[in-house]
Amino acid sequence: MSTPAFTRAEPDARRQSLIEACARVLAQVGAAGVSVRAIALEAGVSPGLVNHYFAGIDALVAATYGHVESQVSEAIGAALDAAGPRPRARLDAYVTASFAPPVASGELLATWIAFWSLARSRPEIARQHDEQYAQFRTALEALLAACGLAPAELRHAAIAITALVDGLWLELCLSPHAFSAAEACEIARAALDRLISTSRSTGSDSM
Amino acid sequence: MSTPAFTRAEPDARRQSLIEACARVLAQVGAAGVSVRAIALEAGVSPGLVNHYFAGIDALVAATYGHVESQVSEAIGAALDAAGPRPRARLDAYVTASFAPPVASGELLATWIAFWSLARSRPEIARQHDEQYAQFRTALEALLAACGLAPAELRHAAIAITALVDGLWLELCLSPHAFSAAEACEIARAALDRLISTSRSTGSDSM
DNA sequence: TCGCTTGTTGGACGATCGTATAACAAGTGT
DNA sequence: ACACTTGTTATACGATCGTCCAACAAGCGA
Repeated sequence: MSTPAFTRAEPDARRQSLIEACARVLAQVGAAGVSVRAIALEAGVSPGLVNHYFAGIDALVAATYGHVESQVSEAIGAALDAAGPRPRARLDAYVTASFAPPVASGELLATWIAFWSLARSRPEIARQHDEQYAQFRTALEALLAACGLAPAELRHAAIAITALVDGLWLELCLSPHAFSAAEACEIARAALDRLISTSRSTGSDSM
Repeated sequence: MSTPAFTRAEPDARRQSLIEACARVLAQVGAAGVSVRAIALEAGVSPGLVNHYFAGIDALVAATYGHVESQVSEAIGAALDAAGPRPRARLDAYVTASFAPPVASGELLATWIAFWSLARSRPEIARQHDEQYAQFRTALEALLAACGLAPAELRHAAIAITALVDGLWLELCLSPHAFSAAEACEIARAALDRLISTSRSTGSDSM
């Protein structure tokens, strides 16, 4: 009886470990294979503990999405900070970070897909997606404004760039053989050059 | 005993009806709620019949994806034909058709998400996705070549435009409140204008 | 040192899953 | 009119699901 049968953890730490275990399970077996027992096994705890911390499996997946999304935001934010103050350099950093680990990875895509699955049938989760997406787009609009875009063009440009990067990210994670991360970077950068240039074809603003 | 207990169907017709029932179930309950029994109930047949025509639920979902994908190709192909011979008009038709029913719809997204879920864990299904995607991109490259793009730029331009349209399509289906289909059209058209213009800023090649 | 709180365990429960299979009947050729 | 083929049904089976709950023990205050 020298080794304890289990160890008590801080509620927040335990929640966090369950969330991370859920992310690992999602990455390994996908959205279809995720279950309370698999998550508990991955976290090294009893199955009953999952229901003690989360109302249900859906709530845990939603919390996992929130955690993964904040991880992505953090990684991109760090890349932006490392890029310095120049707006165009920060925009490039956003693109580069989007196509490199940990943002671009099949494991992350699994979590995203599972969340999209839930969002289609659960209005509350759909709202969580909408809010996080709108928040990210607002930040991108601020960055584009710093790049010199006209206020009237900000909204559409942010939507277009978000869609482009997300589309490249999705396909890159889903089938890595179609094109490489370096190619995705190059494609996105070239497209950005054309998308954020002012309508009057002056091409001497950023470099 | 005047009404028959069941009616015998042509094997191909029965397969087709099961595929369509699977698509409806996917649209209604999502990837998580799809099951042999739900599909059989939707198709009005016995549960055992599903396994009589398909090796398993995964095979049926894969077949459903193939069917839905061909429906999308057909819808876009029809839009291209209706647009006439001018390459730029055909490109615009591709964009317009991508953001209108039946291509842009939450039900279709449900099928896509279910298929992505499977593709992450089943290599054979991942290969099916790769092939269909590569095929579509090749067709787009041909259209871009007709628009006057240099051969060296075709590959990257096709990847960029596919990613842009897919990203807009995904977000439009996932959260219709963020922006409208008309806005998606406008954004994609404006981006296309900038993406397919030749590097030397001559704007008089196609119109 | 002892008792209390509560995080944690581990199994029970009913529901539902995918699959397999025997019985049935519809349609066809003879 | 009859037998045969086979599409179709209905059910049974084992596995696994999410949920629940009573018992246990780890850590803390008295």
